[in-house]
Amino acid sequence: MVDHVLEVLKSCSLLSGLPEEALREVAPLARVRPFRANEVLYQRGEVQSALSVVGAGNVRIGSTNAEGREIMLTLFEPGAWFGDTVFSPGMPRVFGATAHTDGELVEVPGQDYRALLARYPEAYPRTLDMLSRRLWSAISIIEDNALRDMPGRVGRRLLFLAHMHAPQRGPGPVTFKLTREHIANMMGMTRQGVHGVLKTLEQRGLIRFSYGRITVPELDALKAYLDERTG
Amino acid sequence: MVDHVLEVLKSCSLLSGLPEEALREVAPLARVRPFRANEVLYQRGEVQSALSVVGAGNVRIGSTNAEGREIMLTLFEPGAWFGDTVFSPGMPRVFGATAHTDGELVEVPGQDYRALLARYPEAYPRTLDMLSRRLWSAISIIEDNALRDMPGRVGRRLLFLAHMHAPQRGPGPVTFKLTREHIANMMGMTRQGVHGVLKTLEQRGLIRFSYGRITVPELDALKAYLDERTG
DNA sequence: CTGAGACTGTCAACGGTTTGACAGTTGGCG
DNA sequence: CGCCAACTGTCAAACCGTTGACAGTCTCAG
Repeated sequence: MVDHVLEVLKSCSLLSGLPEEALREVAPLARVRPFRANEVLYQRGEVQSALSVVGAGNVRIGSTNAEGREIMLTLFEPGAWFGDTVFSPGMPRVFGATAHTDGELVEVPGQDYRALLARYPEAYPRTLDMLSRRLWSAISIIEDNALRDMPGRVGRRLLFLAHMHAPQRGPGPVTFKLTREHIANMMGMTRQGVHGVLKTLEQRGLIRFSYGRITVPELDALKAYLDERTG
Repeated sequence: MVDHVLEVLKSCSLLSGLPEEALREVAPLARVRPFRANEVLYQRGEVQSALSVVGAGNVRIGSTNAEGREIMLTLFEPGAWFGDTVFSPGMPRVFGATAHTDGELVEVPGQDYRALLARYPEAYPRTLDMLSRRLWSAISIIEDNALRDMPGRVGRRLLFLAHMHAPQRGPGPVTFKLTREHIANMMGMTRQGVHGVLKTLEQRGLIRFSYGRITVPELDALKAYLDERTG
């Protein structure tokens, strides 16, 4: 069991600055939490602080407003980490997490993780780097929203997701599970609007899609198209 | 001179986790850089890594796409820090910085700052907290863009700016310099669109505006209005 | 293998924003 | 004190995405 936890922790880029012995120290403190598709994992506003690492399956990060309209920020793959309150203990969660497929989460209590970092300060630079890059991703999304039209925005987001899902660097098609409605929620558009955009992208051979699935046949082709329209 | 630099560094929330002796160590390594309104401070793509602290005046953070359309992310006040590459050395700058008014910048070379942190590891948690909060701000903007309509978005951003400019906690009007066009660039809208939104907000007494200036008479009133329309 | 639920394609009407254009206003600089 | 450049107010037309509605398709659990 602890071995399994250790494997998951090792796969997480946030923790890769820590030596293996350090991970062995926290592994026993972590909790494994299996989940089923569409199960609510965390709700916005909760105050407990924990570092969550996706061990298997996909997790949607997002929130819902009072009118029931939902926004999805991103979709996490195994190895991804989240928990916006790990570094700011005491703050309520800004976003909720929902299971997108069946899978499992490994949770390290926030204070244990912070204590571990304090014991292995050489891991801090890597941690700052990871956080900084995540900030950069968020800002890129803001930029896209302001500068690009809808096909551009949708294309960029699909490219981003495809990169995450790509098993390896290198060419070849990438497929992932995502409904039109989820894409719409991710972009702040409607299902119908998304449909139109996907249709044009498909006509150019940049993507293919079927029931609940999207395929990007060639990441570079999509990237080239996006770079071309708006330098 | 060094004393002046020290004062600026002390005013920066990112550095407040460091003891004063630490700041005294870096102060001599920092560079003071005065600037005039609309001067370009950094361009997107530059690779040098530095931590910049605003010593006086305002700085616009943003970028421009090939078509010349600009996006402004935020406006920084004295005491604010930026430099997206400090924590990820070697990465090119994702955003440019432009002087919004006359003022001055204090620049600490990235490697000196990182070396300092390594010497005072007790400052790391605070640093992570600051970065984490900035990530949270960015994500809030993404959320607003997806969930709120245009008056909601503009209102939220004005509220955010007003908070930054507010001299103290507590009531009272807050005024800051910002043209319709800058707001438009910040929201990805047009000057004309912004105009309409501001007019409605003004009719409700939530803001006042004149040539190149916006005033929020009462932050709480604006906040209440925004909370009411979309929980 | 079959039925129910989830997902999808499509359409017309509607509405809000942008586009483009122009005149009016303000503030700073010489 | 007066001019110029920057900023602003406003309008109509065009455009694009949403709204709302409904029938068709797919998938998976039983």
